[in-house]
Order: sequence, then C-alpha cells, then structure tokens
Amino acid sequence: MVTLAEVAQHAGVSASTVSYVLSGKRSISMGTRQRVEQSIQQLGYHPNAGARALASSRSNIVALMVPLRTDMYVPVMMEIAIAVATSARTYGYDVLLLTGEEGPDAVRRVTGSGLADAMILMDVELDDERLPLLRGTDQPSVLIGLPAATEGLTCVDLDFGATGALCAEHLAELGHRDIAVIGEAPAVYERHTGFAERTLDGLRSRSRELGVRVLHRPCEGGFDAMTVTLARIFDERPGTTGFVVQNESAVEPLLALLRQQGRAVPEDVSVIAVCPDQVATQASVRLTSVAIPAQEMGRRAVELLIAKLEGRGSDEVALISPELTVRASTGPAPAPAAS
Amino acid sequence: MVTLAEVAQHAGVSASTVSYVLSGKRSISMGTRQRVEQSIQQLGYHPNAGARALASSRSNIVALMVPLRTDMYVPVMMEIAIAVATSARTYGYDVLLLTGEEGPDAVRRVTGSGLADAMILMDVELDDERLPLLRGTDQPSVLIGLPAATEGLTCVDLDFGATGALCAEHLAELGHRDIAVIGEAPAVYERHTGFAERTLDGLRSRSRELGVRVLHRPCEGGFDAMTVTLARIFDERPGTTGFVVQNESAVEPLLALLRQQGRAVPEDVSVIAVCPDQVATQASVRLTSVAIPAQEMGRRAVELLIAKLEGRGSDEVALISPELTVRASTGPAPAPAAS
DNA sequence: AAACCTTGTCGAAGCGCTTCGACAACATAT
DNA sequence: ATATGTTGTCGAAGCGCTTCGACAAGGTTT
Repeated sequence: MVTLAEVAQHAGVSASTVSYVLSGKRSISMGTRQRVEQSIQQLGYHPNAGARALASSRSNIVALMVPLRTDMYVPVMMEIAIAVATSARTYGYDVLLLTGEEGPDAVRRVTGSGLADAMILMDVELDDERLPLLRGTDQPSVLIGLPAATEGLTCVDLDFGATGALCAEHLAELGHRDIAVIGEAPAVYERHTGFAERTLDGLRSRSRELGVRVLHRPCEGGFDAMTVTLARIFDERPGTTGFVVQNESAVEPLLALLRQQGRAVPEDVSVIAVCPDQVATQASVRLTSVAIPAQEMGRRAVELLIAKLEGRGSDEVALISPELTVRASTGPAPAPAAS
Repeated sequence: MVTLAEVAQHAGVSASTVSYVLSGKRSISMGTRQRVEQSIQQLGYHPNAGARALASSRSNIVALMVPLRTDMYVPVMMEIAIAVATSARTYGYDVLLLTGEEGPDAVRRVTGSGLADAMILMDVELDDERLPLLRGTDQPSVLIGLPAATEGLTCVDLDFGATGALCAEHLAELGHRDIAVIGEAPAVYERHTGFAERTLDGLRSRSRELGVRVLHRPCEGGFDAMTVTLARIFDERPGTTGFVVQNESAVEPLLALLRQQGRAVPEDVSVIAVCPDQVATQASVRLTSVAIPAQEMGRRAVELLIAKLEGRGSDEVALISPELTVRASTGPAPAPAAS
C-alpha cells in the first residue's frame, strides 16, 4: 500500500502538504500542487479510509437502512437504494447497506462506532422504534416515509394524501360515482406504514367533496386474493366503475379478472394504479397511474442529508407532489345500466 | 464518545486487556473479563470503526457491487442484496453498496483505500472489464454470475445449463415435441451476461437428445412485445405446445395472450417459467417453474467470501442445482390436431 | 529446590491520516 | 524603513485501536 508519506517523499514535500493538496483546506502553490498530483498518479496512491476516518472523525459513509421484507414494492425499494448510492457518490460518500433486521441496534451500532456519518431510513413506520434513537443523537438522518410525529426529523416522501386526492379527482371528472380502492395487504396496514392510510384519507376526503362513494378493500397480491376481493366489491357495490390500485402485485390479476368478466377497460371500468411508471407501461393495459418517484425520493433524501452534514439545512418534511399520467386504462364512466 | 481507554480505566485494567477481551485473541481470567464487560455495558462503549480499521488493517466491511440498471430481475437482485447483507452480519461484516456505475474504478477505489476487505460482484458479464483487476489484486472476491473464463475466480450461480435441461426434460416427459423459449430482451444477450445463453444451450442440447424441437425468441418484457413475439412463434411453428419463459416481465403478457387466443393452460399449452417462486405462485396461473434461488445465492456468496477472508477456501465455481416445481401450468401435450 | 511451562496482564509502538500553530518569504500599507 | 498582512509550507501532536514482547505469578516436572 502506498502511503501519504511516500507520496510526500516522492514529491519532495511534507506529508501535511500532500494532505492539504488532497483536501483543499489550505492554499497550495500551482507548482507544488502539480508535483504532488503527479506523484499521486505515478504511485497510484489511494488514501487509507480507516486512517482518514480516525484522524478526521468522518467516515464519508452514509448508512442506508432498507426493510428486510421483500413482500412489497421491492422494485421501488431497489430503485431508491440505487438512487441513494448513486447520488451519495456524487457528494463523495459511500453507502453502507443495513437491513431492517437489526432494528434499533443497528442505529446504535452505526452511530456508536462512527462507521457512518449519517443515515437514511426507509420504510418508516408511523411509530417507529428507531425514531427516539435518532432524536437522541446528533447524527444527521433522513427518513424516507412519514412517521406520525415529525418534530426534530427530516423526512422525504411522496405526498400520498395528495396522491389519493388526485385519483379521486381524475375519476370524478370522468363521471365515476362509485369507486373501489384495492389497498395493500392487511399486513401493511397492521404494520402502520402510514402511506397506505394517507392515500386512503386523501382519496376519501376529496371523494366526499366531489360526491363520489368509496369502497376500500385491502388485498394481498396475487390472483387468488384478487378474485375474492373483486367478487366482494361487485357484490357490495355492483355499480362500481372506477378502481384505484395501490398494490403492485394486484394490478395484473385485477386486469385479468375484469377481462374474464367481460368488463372492458376503460369502456366499462376505469383503473388507476399507484405504482412506478415501469409497471404502468408494461401492464397488459397501459395504465393511467400516479408514479412513485423512487429515484427522486432517493436523490432528495441524499440532498437533505448532505445539507445537514454540512451544517446547512434543517428539519423539514419534503413531500413530493404526485403526478398523474393519463394512459389507456381510464375513460368516461359508462351510462348507468338501464336496469 | 466513549473510548477503549476510558473503559480500561473504569474497569481498572490496561487498554490492551480490554482489547483482548473484545477480540478474544488472548486468554483472560473470568474476573477480569466480567469486570471489563460490565464497564463496557455501563459506559455504552462502541469500538471506533476507523481506529480499528487503521490498527488492524481490516475494515470488517465487504463491498457489494450491484448493477445500476433496473431493467431486469430487480426483485432477484434485491433479494440477493438483502441476503448478502443479512448473512454478512452474521459473520460480523457490514456491507458497502456500490453501483455498477463507477465500473472498474470502484474496484480500484475500494481495494486501494482499504474501505472494504473483500467484494462481491453481481451481474457479471462474460467478459467483464472488472475481472482483470480482481485477478490482479489479493483482495478476496466472489462473483455472482459466471464469466467466460473463471480461472483464479470464485463464482456462485444457478446452474443455468442444468436449468435449461430440466425444462426440456419436463416438457419432453409430458410428450411435448415442439417448444418455444421466450428469452430475455435482446439487450441482455448483447450485454453477454451469460446466463441467458447457458440456459438456452442446456435446453437445446437436452432437447436434441430427447427429440424435441426448440424455437428461441428473445423478447422485451411487456404486453406489446409479447404479442408480436407470440404471433411469430405460432406462425413458424403452429404445433408449439410448450413454452419456457425466462423473462419475468413476459410471463403475465404470455398468459393473457394465450387466454385471449383460447389456448388453455395447461390443457392446450404448457408453460414453464424460470423465475423466483414468488412470481410463480402469484401469477394468474400457478406456474410450474425453476426457482431462482436468490437468497441461497447471496448466502453462498458470503460463505465463500468469508472462507477466503479466513484463508480457508479457494477458487471454485459453486453452481447451485436448479429445482423444478410442478404447479398448474404444465400438463401432458394435447393429441396432435386432427388436421 | 531448581528448572521449566502456562496463564493473565501490561506498556509501548505504531497504523496513516488530519490539523494546529509556527514561520519563512514575499507583498502591501504606513 | 518599519509595521502589517498574505501565502505556502512544515513539524508535531494526536485520533482510538491492535499487537508484540516482556514479565510476574502460579503450577508442574524433575
């Protein structure tokens, strides 16, 4: 391993000078800088991360805590994770991947050991047990997702309330008066992950204002669960003409079932999905959807985190405005059945 | 921050003793050990990662390089990543998340800086540009995926050759004589990621032995691409009764199209997918499939890596045997049409 | 009782870097 | 000409840990 001292010797300067060339924290003359940089090149020098961390008490690493579960929104999580890793690199940070498994202990371990300078938590629950720890430390952190109480925390999330409202508006405008929400799996609600409820709240209150009736049914993904759920919905509200699907893995089953039942999309029934664009465009019907902006969420989270690390930036809740893209799965409500 | 010196003082021993208690590298008397452990507890001591890395030249971090792309097999990648992170923790290692973006530079950076002790590479191409670097360093590494030349490398992968053969056998046993392979997107082949070709090779050679004709068509995911592909297949081989699908996002479109065309699965047409079990069980037909054992791949990769880190273990290619699970999408070939 | 292990502990050196204060060397203001 | 900055460089002190050799204290073997 080439050390800084060797570079210094090679360039004929002191170690501290090399260090200052690297960090830019003091001015260096052109000549010296060039000689040093050349030596670094020639020797193939890479600063030792451990030594650096020890001396500066900064590791240049941010921790990213991803949920252990792989039962929902996996592509979204992955996309966020990759966006986080990619943007963090542009700020000179690396990303440490933690799984939810260790829970609060991981937070303690990472803060305690100085392994990471800051952390990003995904899949935050309404009353997450990691939050007190975050509040009690001075290590900067950003949450992706919105807990119940946000004082003293920085959060990034899609504005799911507005997302719900947007869906309601779009369907209402098209004349739908009876809509059904295919929600996440019951487990998601029990886990209190917030976003599902916030979507629903937004959708319900806007629907009320617009005179639209809403039926909400949680639904496991998959074909079988969807069959049961759909049957129940049409039992209770035969006049349902609009669907909002929040569960990615319910999308295809729903479309297939509607086809089977001879209900045409969008002529007889309209469907809006809340999902990544990729899912919306690859489905068997090109879906009108509200995108989950995974990349942007990851990017924003990193930006906020860096701001905190640099002393700028404060606690704030950054809600990303939802955008609805009209595709081929929504259309005017059919005239009420003659029956 | 509590330091080791403070713990030592609190426990009334020297710093080195505390260190030995922590590492277990020398024997310590019961009494001392207990006093030290108690002090650690009381003071809430966490060893400083940087100092540790500097002094021991081991960071206890393994790097995981994931593909930047999110166009294929994302859930598989995520599951592998999580399995890697989880198993690494059981060995006391943390995981640094690198994206493919930086390419070979990331390898250089990480090896050079001692940021990580070892690395795992995913999505390895046949002639991957990172391989020479890995061969040229003494940092242990494990590949998930199989490059063209494996000398001096340790690899983990599903035995895709055997996977293809298994599919051929299953369909042949059921009496199918004309089968079609719905392959990955053309881009995957151009990228030379190997696994797609290996599956095909295995399938073709076994088919030949069994007297089964094979038609192979790459296919982008999605409904539209599948429509075109399927039409071409039935044009060229109207008697096709078996399908092997390797592209996750082609599964649902294929099933939907077959339904539309009045071809019943499995009565008229059999379908085997190469995909994670979750996809197979959640599809609109419960799919006979060869599972992609993401978890096991991640776990095995870590095991091999740890073995190398501990001086045990050598270069080897660990191919995981495929397992075919029969579900509801395959059945006996129909009697040849009377025409 | 001498000689030899074994076990448990300590002190000190050093890992490779950052950063502070000091200080030449030179430019600018008085 | 002296006082006052500026700029560029250096030396040294540490950051918190691991690890090596040294060495008491006690146990075993002759």
